Order: sequence, then structure tokens, then C-alpha cells
Amino acid sequence: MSDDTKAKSQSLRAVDDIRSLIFSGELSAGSDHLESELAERLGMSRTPVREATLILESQNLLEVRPRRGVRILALSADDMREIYEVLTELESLAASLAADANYTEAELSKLRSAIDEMEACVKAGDREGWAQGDADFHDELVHLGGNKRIESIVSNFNDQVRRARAMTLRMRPMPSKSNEDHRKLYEAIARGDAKAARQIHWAHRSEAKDMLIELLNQHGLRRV
Amino acid sequence: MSDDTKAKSQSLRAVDDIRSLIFSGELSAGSDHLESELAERLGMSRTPVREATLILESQNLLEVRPRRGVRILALSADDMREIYEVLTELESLAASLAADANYTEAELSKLRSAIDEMEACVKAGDREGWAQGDADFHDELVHLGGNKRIESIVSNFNDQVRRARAMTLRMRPMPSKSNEDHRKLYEAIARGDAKAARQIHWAHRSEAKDMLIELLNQHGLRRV
DNA sequence: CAATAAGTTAACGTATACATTAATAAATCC
DNA sequence: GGATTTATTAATGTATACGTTAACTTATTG
Repeated sequence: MSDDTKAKSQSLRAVDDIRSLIFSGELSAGSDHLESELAERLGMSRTPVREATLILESQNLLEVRPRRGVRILALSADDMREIYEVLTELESLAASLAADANYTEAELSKLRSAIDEMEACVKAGDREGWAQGDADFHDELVHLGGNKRIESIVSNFNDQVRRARAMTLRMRPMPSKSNEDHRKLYEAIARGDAKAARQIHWAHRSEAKDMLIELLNQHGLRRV
Repeated sequence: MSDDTKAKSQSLRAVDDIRSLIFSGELSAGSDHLESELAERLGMSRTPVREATLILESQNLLEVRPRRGVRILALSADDMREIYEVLTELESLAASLAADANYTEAELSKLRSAIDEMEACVKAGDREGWAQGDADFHDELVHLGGNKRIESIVSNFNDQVRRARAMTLRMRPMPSKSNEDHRKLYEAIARGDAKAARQIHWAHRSEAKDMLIELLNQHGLRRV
């Protein structure tokens, strides 16, 4: 998926593998796992597994609990609020920065195609496809903001809420209004209106945040 | 400074020690250091040193470069811009959240005392003291925001710009206007005016950012 | 029977050994 | 002499060994 030629170190493979196991739910939220268990599972010694867990701990995907194994982190509603507050704020800043950058239409093509894709998926009732388009749109938006630190924080936080988002994807109504927001945001960026871009995206994200938390509450999901 | 009773692991000691060495400049920005060198310096084997470097790498304080040792990260003007963009944004959000929280005067006492201290230090011409008060003020502000993720990001980014801030502290004029901003922000938070709190802090931080970058440029500090 | 103490287990933290391989130096070739 | 190949070095990545000690069991006591 990532590289063929250059052999990755076991530690990095462990990071990737454990991440995948977390995202797929094979290591479920809240569960505990011993270093030796993970080492055996991944076919390597404890050393690279330990290194991987340290990295993943600093990414807030798990918690190293001496003698009790690593615990896969579960998010509370309050955690979701915190994460979405930050995501909302930083993505809005990125939108504002992107508008200030005065990109050409050509440079904004990825943004447009993501919007088009989402629109097609909404019509076709393809939730998974829409989610992919939405992710692409947000990634590209943040990228256009031109601040690598924002990219990195947003990417990390998105990792953390991945499971929750996947769950709510099936529970939420088809995101039809969402695309209007995206188009309006695109327009604002294209005409270099930073203030508008920021406001539009802020409102967009705030709604998404409220819906997510509402859905989790409705379905009694205390921790995900 | 942190704990007497419970013996910390060597790895955590290594994290603390290396951080100190970086902040003090003993490990200067841009310099390279082998694992074995650090291990000997800290009086431990490579294992805990390796673990520490992984943690510090994910905190963006250094970079692990296989076979060339760890490199202490130096920040460019662009890095500073990125960091301050994020700090400005997240601290402003924290200010807004703090205003929304409707704290009592009592709960805002730390904020007030930090302001008082800064004022006293400005009068006395005590730069170091002022910087401490400023740090306290910002820490408390972010804390009042009630979002642990913001606290953690802000704390990490502050670590990263610590050296640069220390350098410019001696070069900048005495921060007299700064305190007006702080008082105005305090007022806004006290009366629960989130919008104003956000704006005041945003402007305050933006000025600080511009001054810092300007100072670094003036003094020809390409990387710090 | 509850509470405490002693004993056992095993997970971790750390040191160490060692194979691998990038980086450097030396040697060779046009 | 410059470029390329070969040899050397040494820093790393990983496995493993092992002492320490928290967590768990069992035994003991009031």
C-alpha cells in the first residue's frame, strides 16, 4: 500500500499494522493488549512493538499502561467535542489561508472534483463513496491552507475519530445540504474572500460536530 | 521539579534530560547526536535513549535520522509562521470558550494575578519576570478554555518556539502595550463576551507573531 | 469469614549481543 | 585526475537475556 522497494523497519511496520488493527476494530476501543501478545501477532520481537506503541501513544491512539498492556483508547462525547472544536477551528483557518493564497482555478481542480464526486455519490445513494469524497475535500482544503502543522494535527485528529465517523456514517441522513456548503466554500476561496471562507467552513463544521455528537447520544454510544 | 517518591523510568528521565539539554542550548539547533553519545552522556544504555528520541521526535523537537544520529530541529521563519498561526488560532478559540464558560471572578483570579505580575515587571524593567507572567497568563487562559487537546498542542508548540522566544526577549522593546490587551481580554472573559475575547486575543497574538518574525529577520536569524 | 501476609507469576524496563547496511575511505580503472 | 568499484567502519535495528516488581494466588490469622 505504501512502498515496495525500500524495506521498512519492523518498528514502522508495527506502527502501520497496529494502526490498521485499531481502525478495523480488530483491536477494539478500550481493549488491553500485552506487548508480547502484539509481538507474536505481528511476528516480531517486543523491541519494535514497544517502539511502535510509544509512537502510537504520542498520537493518542493508545495508552501504555505498565504491566497491564497497552489500552486502545476509547473516546467519550467530551473527547469528541474537544477534537471537533479543534478540527473546526483549524480547518476554518486553513480555508481562510487558502482563500488568501489566491489560487488559480487550475490549482483548485482537486477541490472541484471532490465536490463533483460527492454530488454524484449523494445522487447514487453511495454513502461510502461520499465519505471518501468528503475526506478528499477536507484533506485538499487543509493542504491548500499551506500550513504543514495544521495538516499534521488535522490528520492525527481525523485518525482518532475515524471509528466514530464510520459508525455514524450509516446512521446519519444522506448529506445533501453538505454539498451546498462545499460549493459556497469553493466560491469564497476562488474569489479570495478569506472572511467568508472561514465563516462558511466554520458553520459547516459546527453542524457536522453537533450532528455527530447528537447521533452518538441517540444511539447510546458512550465511548467509541 | 516533578517527583521524588516514585522512581521514574530511565526512558522518561531521558526524555526530560534531553528536553532540558535542548532548551538550554547544550544540544544546539541543527546539531547531530548519536544514540550512543547520548546514552553515554545520560549514563544509560541505548534502549531508553532510543525510546526517548522516538517520543521527542513525535513532539517535533528532534528528528531521528537513521545512521546519522538525531538532529535537533531548527526552525525557519516559515516554521515560525506556521506555529504562530496555529497558536493564534487555538488560543483565540480558548479565549472564546473561556468567555462562554461564565467563570466567576474568583475562578479568574490566576488570570488577574498574572496580569498584575506582568504590570509590576514592566514597571521594574524585569524582562524575565514579565516573560514568566506572560507564560502564566497564556497557560491559564488556555486552561480556562477547558479543552485538553488545545492545552496539549499549545504546550507542545510553545516548547518548539522556546529558544526563539528567549532570544527575542532581549531584543524586543519592553512590552507595555501588551498589558492593555491582557486587561481588555480579561474584561471580555469576565463579562462572557466570547466574540470580543476571541478578537482581542487574535489581534494580540497576531502582533506578537509579526514582531517575533520581524525581530528574527532584522537580526538575520535564519534558523533558531 | 474478612482481612492480612506470604509466596508466585509474569510483564515490563533495561542492558547487551549481533547481523545488517549506509556512510566513508581506499583502491582501481579509464 | 576524475570516476567507479571495492573494502572498511560503525551506527543502527532487532532479538534476546534477565533482574525488578506489580499483580495475582494462596495461605494464614484474628
